[in-house]
Amino acid sequence: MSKAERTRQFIIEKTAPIFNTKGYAGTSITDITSATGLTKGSVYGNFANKDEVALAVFDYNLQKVQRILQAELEKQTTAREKLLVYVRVYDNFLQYPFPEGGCPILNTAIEADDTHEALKKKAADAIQNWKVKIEKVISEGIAQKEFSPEVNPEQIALTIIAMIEGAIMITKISGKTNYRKAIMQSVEKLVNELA
Amino acid sequence: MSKAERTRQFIIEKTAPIFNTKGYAGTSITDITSATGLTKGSVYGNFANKDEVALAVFDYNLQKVQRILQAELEKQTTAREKLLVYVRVYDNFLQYPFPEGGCPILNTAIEADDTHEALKKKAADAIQNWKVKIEKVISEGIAQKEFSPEVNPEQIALTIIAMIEGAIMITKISGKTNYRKAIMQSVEKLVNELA
DNA sequence: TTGAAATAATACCGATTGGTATAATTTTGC
DNA sequence: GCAAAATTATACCAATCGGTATTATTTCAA
Repeated sequence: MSKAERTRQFIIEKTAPIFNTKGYAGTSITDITSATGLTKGSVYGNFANKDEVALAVFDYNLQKVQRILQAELEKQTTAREKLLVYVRVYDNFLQYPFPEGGCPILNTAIEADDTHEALKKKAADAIQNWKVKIEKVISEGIAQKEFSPEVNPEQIALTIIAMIEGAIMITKISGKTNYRKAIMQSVEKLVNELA
Repeated sequence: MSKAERTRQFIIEKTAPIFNTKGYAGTSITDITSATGLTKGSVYGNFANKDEVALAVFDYNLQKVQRILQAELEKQTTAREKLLVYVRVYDNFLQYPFPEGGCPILNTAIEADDTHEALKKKAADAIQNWKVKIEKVISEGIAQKEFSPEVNPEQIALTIIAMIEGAIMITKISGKTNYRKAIMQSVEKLVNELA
């Protein structure tokens, strides 16, 4: 790994929490130089512009989330257990190294939706990929006769994502973790009713 | 209503969609002057600073949402019908004059959470008030024996809000209205299972 | 109609913004 | 160890930022 590659990754990791907390518009190049100790020349030597930093940071934050979920999903065999991973992981949100600043998909989707086409597309792709992943689990559950054939995989996948993202927002803005717990119990009940 | 009051309201109404679309950090005083045709002297003559405009605009956007929901809620008598108002209104989202830019509570909660204490508090209060409102409907439903006494009003209220806000986010970022329809069907099912 | 008060426009401010050209320093490969 | 290449630091840029002081215009009340 060249010096430039090491520096680029260093910049990404140091600014990931800042972009996820302050948003794209709220994060300046000065924030980046402050967080890294580098100068603008170094930042622009490794990235074409601020946009490129932001896009790389989104990917980094997203992969962080996906790694946490994947690590837990791999430990389960049945479709039901896999879906309950989401309940358990988000129920015990603080016990996992989730990116500081909340869910990067949610944050980026809200901010970028009307203002930043490239970030919007990344967030949209992330939601789509997540939906497809959960759909696949549900379809396997139906095939294995764990779930009723009347279950609509797309509807359930979207509903689970909506509840999780809604729970993250509600808990973060209110500061009440029992709110997330209450909503994750509803997700659990939804999953258990798929049989 | 004095000239100043008329101008203040004019500024609020003209900038409400901009703040709700671009966010606080992404909206500049120049955006405000462009949208209104007024100059900074006029803006600062009617508001102490940008913050004050943003707070007034949040209130305006929130009231707009609340007016839509209240108008529909008033037409219903049973608790179940009231809860289904949320399903119907958000299912037919585009048929109501919701603020441009999406849900102001969701947008503000995500942006302001780590960066703007006053806006965060307004969003938190809005979520809390919404939760209490739905809880009250559910409690009345239990009292009238429409709903099972085993129903937990707080949990259901939070779940409905999470699903609605999640549906708004998912639909807006993906551009697929059938996603919102699918999630609203899940909300409907949840409400129907309270009996 | 007029003058005072209210309101808006103009000109300006210091600070910060995203970014670049050039110089200085560090890294790399032989 | 050295020179070239790579990388970072420095100095600087125009534009925009949020905001203010002063002037000009409009509104209002007598």
